[in-house]
Amino acid sequence: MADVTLRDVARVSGCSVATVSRVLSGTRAVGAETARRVREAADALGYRPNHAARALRGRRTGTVGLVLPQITNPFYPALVRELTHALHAEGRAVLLADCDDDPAAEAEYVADLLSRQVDALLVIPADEDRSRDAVAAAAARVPLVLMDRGCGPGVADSVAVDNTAGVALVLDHLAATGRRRVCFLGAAGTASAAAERRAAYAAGAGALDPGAPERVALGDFSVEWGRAAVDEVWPARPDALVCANDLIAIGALQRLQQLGVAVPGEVAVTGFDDIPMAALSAPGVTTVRQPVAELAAEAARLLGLRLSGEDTGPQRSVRLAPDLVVRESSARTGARVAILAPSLVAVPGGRSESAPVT
Amino acid sequence: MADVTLRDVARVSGCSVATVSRVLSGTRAVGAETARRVREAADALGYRPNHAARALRGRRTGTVGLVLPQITNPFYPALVRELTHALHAEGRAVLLADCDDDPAAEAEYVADLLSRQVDALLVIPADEDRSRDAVAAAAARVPLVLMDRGCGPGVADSVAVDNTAGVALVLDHLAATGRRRVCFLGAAGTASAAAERRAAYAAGAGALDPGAPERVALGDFSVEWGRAAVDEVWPARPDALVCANDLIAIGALQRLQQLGVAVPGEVAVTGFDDIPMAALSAPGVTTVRQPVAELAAEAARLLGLRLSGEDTGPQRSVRLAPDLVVRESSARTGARVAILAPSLVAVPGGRSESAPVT
DNA sequence: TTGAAAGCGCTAACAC
DNA sequence: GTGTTAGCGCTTTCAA
Repeated sequence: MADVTLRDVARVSGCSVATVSRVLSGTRAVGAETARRVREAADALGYRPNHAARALRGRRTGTVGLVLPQITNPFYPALVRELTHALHAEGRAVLLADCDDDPAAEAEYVADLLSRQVDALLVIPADEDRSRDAVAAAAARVPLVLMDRGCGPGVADSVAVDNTAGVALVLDHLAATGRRRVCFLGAAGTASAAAERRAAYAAGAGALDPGAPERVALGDFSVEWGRAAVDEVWPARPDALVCANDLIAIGALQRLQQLGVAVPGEVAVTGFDDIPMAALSAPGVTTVRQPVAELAAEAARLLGLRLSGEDTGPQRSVRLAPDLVVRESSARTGARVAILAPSLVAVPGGRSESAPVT
Repeated sequence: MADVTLRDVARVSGCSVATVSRVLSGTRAVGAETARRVREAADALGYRPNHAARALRGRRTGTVGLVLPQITNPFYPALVRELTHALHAEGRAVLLADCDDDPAAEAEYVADLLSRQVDALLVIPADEDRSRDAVAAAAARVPLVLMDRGCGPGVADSVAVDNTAGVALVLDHLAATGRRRVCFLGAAGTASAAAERRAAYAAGAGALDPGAPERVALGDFSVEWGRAAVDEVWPARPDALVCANDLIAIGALQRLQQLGVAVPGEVAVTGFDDIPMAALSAPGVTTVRQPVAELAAEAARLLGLRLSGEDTGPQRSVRLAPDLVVRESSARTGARVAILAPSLVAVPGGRSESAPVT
C-alpha cells in the first residue's frame, strides 16, 4: 500500500509521468479528459507524493523550523499553537526544536534544521547576545523571522509585541484607578522584553509620581523573583506593583498574601503576557495580553513574502499592539469586587473581557 | 556557502563521491589517510549532508511526527519538551502538529506527516473512538506509539502513566491523614485517563468509607467543571475531594475559597498530573506527578526498537508508576501549616535583606 | 580499499 | 497537450 509512485499512476492512467506530475501539481494546462483519468488512477491507487523526492528536485521541502528556548515557558505553548496552525494553513510543516535556554544547543539545532533543508526558520532566540552569530549565519541562508525576543539590531526580520505600549496601558490604568506610588518589579539584562518594559516604565511612571521611575527592583522573569522582589520594595509602601511579566506578578501576589497585605485593597498588582495562570490565580492578575494569533499570523505572512520573493526589501521589525486585561488584582480601591472572589468577574475559560472595571 | 555537496568534497579531497560517502556515514572501512583527507575537506568546505537526498535514497528521513490534541493543555508542554530532547538525542527531528482537539484535523495531519516520509509517529489521540481509524491506518505504515491516552485496544504500542496506581497513592495518603468522607470529581467519557482514574477511585475508595465509591461527580477536565462540581458534592459534606486532574482541583479550590471553606482545614483537595499551576496556586495542590521524562524516554526507546527491527514482537502497553507530591491542599488537619501560607513556610512580615527602595 | 554507475521519485526543460 | 529525458545529492551494488 505504501510506495505508490508517479510511475504507477502513469501506467494505470495510460500516460507519461510528466503528465501525471502536471495534473497533480497543476503546473501546466492538461487535457480535461487526461486529467480526469489521472486523478482517478491516483485516487484509486491512493497515491501520495513523496516529499523527499520533491524536496530534492525542487530544493523546497515545504518545511519551516521553529527553534525556541523553552516550550515550558508558559507563554510559548499558545504561540506555538498559533504558529503551527498558521503555517499548516499554508501547507507547510513545522520542525520543532527546544534548545533548553542553551545558545550552543540552539546553534546546533539551527544547523541541523538547515541541513534538513527547511525553507525558512522561526527563531525565538535564547540569548540576546550569544544567539546572534548562529541566527545571523542562518539568516544568510534562508528567510528567518525572529519572534518575541530580539538578538541585536540588523540581524533578521522580527515580530513582537509592542512592549512600550503595553506598559503604557498598565500605567494609564493605574493612574485612572487612583494609584500613584507605583513601583516596578522587572528583569535585568539586555533581552528586549526586559529592557523595553523597563524603559517604558522609566519613561511613563513619572507622570504618576516624580519618584516612581526610581522605584525599580530588577531580577529575572520568575515566580521566585516576584516573591523576593516584594520584600525589596515593600518598605517604600507602594500602592501598585507593575510587574514585567505574569510570573513575577504571581510570585508577588503569593508573598503579599503571606504578609497579609490586601490586594487590590492596599496594593494593586499587574503582570504582562496573559499566560493561563494569570486568569486562574486568586485574585486574577490584571495583565497585558499579547496578540498571540496576530503575532503568529504576521510572522507566517512575512515568511511567506520572503519565500515567494515578493518581498526582498530591507529588514522589517513589526510590533503589534497588546490589550489590557483587567482582573481583580487591580480593581479600584474600595470597589465592590471582593478580595475573596477569585475569577468570577472573568468569563469562564480565563479569557476575560478587557472592559475596565469601574 | 550553501550547497556544498559530496561531489565538492570528493573533488577537493581527490577521491570519489562513493568514498566520501563511506567516510562520512561510516558505512565501510576506508583507508586511514584517505579518511583524514576527506574529513579535512568536508570541514574546510563546511559540508552538511542533504537530508532530502538521503531520505530519497535511503527511504528514511530521520524524522518523527508528533501529533497532539492541544499544545496549550498545560500538561503537554513538559511532555513535548522531553520527547523532543529524547528524539533529538538519537539524531531524529520532530515534526509537530497540533490538531486542536479535532479528530478530522488529526487524520489529515497524520496523512500529511506520512507523505512527508516520517519514519515513525508519536500520537496523543484527540478522541478515544474517533481517532481510531486514522491511527490504525498510520500504524500499519510506520511504527507508531500512542502516548498519554489510548484509542481502543490493539491499535498500537502505547506508553502512559499508571492511572490506577496514581489514584491509589492519593487514597492512601488521604487515609493516612485521617480523611474518610472522600469524594471524586472526575471526567465522563471513555478517554483512558478519565475512565481509569474513575475506576481506580471506585475500586479503592471503599476502603476509606463504604459510601465513598458512590460519591462521584463527572464532568470534564476543566477548571470550570471543578468550580461547578463543588456545588454538586458539597451538600454531602466531604472531608476530601479527589480530582481527576489538576485543572479540576484548581477550579474546586477557587469555589471553596468563594464559599469560605478552609482548605485543607475543612476539606482536602488533590489533583493529578502536576502541571506547573499546581505548585503555584494557593494553597499548593497535592497531586500525582506523571514521570514525564521517563514516559518520553520509554516512547523514544520503543520507537527506536521498532525502527531498527530489533523488536517485531506483539504490541506493547507500557505503564509507568507516578509519584505523589504532597502540598498544602491536603496537609494533615490541624497541622501547623497555615491556610494562608502558599508555598513557603511563612516568614515574619517584611523581613528583607535588601535595602529599602524609595 | 576504491571507483563507476545505477537509481530513489519527482519536476522542468525541451521536443514534438 | 503530451512524451522524453536529464538530473537534484546521496547510498549502494558491482567491479577492479
